[in-house]
Amino acid sequence: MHKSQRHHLILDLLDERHLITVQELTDELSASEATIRRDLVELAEEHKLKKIHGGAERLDPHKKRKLMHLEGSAFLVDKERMTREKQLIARKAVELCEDGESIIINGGSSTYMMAEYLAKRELNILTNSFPLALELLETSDNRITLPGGELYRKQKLILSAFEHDTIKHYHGTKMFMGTPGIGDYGVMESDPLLISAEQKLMRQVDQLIVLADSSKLGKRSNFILCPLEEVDVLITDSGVDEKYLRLFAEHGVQTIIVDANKN
Amino acid sequence: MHKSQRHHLILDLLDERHLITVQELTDELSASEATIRRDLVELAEEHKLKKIHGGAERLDPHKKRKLMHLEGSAFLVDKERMTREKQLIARKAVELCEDGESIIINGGSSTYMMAEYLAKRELNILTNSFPLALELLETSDNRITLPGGELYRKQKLILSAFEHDTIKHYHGTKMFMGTPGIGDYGVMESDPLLISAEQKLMRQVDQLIVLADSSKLGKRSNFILCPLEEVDVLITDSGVDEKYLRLFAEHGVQTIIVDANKN
DNA sequence: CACAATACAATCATTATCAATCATTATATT
DNA sequence: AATATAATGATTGATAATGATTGTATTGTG
Repeated sequence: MHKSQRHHLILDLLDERHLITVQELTDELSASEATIRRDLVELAEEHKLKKIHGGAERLDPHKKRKLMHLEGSAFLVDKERMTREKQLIARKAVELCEDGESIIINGGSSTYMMAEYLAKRELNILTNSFPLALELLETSDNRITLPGGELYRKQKLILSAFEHDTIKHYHGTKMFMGTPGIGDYGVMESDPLLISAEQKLMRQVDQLIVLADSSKLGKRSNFILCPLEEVDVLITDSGVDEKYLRLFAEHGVQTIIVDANKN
Repeated sequence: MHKSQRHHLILDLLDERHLITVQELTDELSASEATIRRDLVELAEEHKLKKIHGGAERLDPHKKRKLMHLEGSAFLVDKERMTREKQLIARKAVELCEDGESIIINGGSSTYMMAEYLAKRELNILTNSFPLALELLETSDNRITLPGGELYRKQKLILSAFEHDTIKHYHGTKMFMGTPGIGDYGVMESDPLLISAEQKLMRQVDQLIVLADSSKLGKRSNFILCPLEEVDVLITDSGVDEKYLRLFAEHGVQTIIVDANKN
């Protein structure tokens, strides 16, 4: 059996049991302890699992109490928009982060889904999304920072015309952003209120990472947030069209594709 | 059984029973007392439960009830502290406000109870209390402003060393504040972290209104927040002692007394 | 208050697991 | 085929987890 096969199998097994011992894995994969341990170290480095004494456990929360503030509450994040693709994209986004890193996450359904995978992580997170902050406060140990400003009911975002202090003192390595559409015209935004807020945040990070499932590619919305050149990384799913891959490459955007079939 | 499994199981059991003995746990998990105790110590250090003599209890004990629809969320407010007096005081505080007015409300159980009476009002409210903001967001149409800063898990407050922008641009007619104690020494505060935050907020309003049920009068805590002279209005209940009425009058504090019988 | 019962923290011996090393085998490159 | 590179498995000393023991607190009861 090959390394990548083992890795996939380990993750598959973990998907069911949320905890697995080295013993079980040596039996299941008929590999030596040493090999299993090496596998676990590698997978942990990729943030695919958490290594614990005796084995490994999943990163997402033990209770499958999926994102409490989605359903029932006033925090209507449209459940239909919570597709499998978005989930994989969100997971990949979180996997890009190292513990201890400082990141910025802006509002939106794509980025909200990152919460689940941030549960057992330890990052410094600045977000203007009230629901995300709430979720992270309750399910994780991440350090959470909020910008100052007014709380907008519709988008459940904290926005401000003059707020700078908290943001200006914040420096992040990565900013994660969802978008209603992305194409040769750049990254779109539906609400003009958000544009200056997002631009303010973008200035505080080294890397801009956009989360956009393939249905967003080529889609237009009302306003242009920024040109493609400002995007460093785009995470999308395997439904992406060749022509967009070329487009992104031409504009210096690194594209990461998640595939529902592969892990 | 492995450590992390035990930990999860202990927490799960606690979720149901809100109290569990070491004995029960040794049976349930078939581990030695020593191991169970070590587990409890670790979980207590992670603030996942409270260690008590003989076992452990939940951090958010059952005696705490939800306000509004926050079932299951961590934002449970101790029911014992929700006395009838506090409720009347909170109601009176809200009655002092005119629609359209801008006010500041700081964190604490007294001020949190104002939410109920703010539901049908239309005010501009700045608060550093995350639970209050959540409550108001979901139940009212008030305009809510948050200061920027870090979200502290313990107090569920937004605090910041350097944040000024949002606060400096805010002007309120009234600030409502709870306190652990008030007397001739002034207004007390239990946590030094809160002092500079509260002082920053106090500078932005015309009137400082303190909510303190009669049990708080003469009570001391760890730190002095400000002298009595800075308080404009004090709302308390009919249990107040004559001597405090004189004291407050001498220091220019207008005292409002709510009476459980007369309402 | 004293007493017994229970729970406790501290210590130690035992066992399980780990990281590091090295020798061996498989795979890739020339 | 020869060589380099990567992956694997076995070994070992170090580290972590566990259970038993002991003397000390804490609690409840007469």
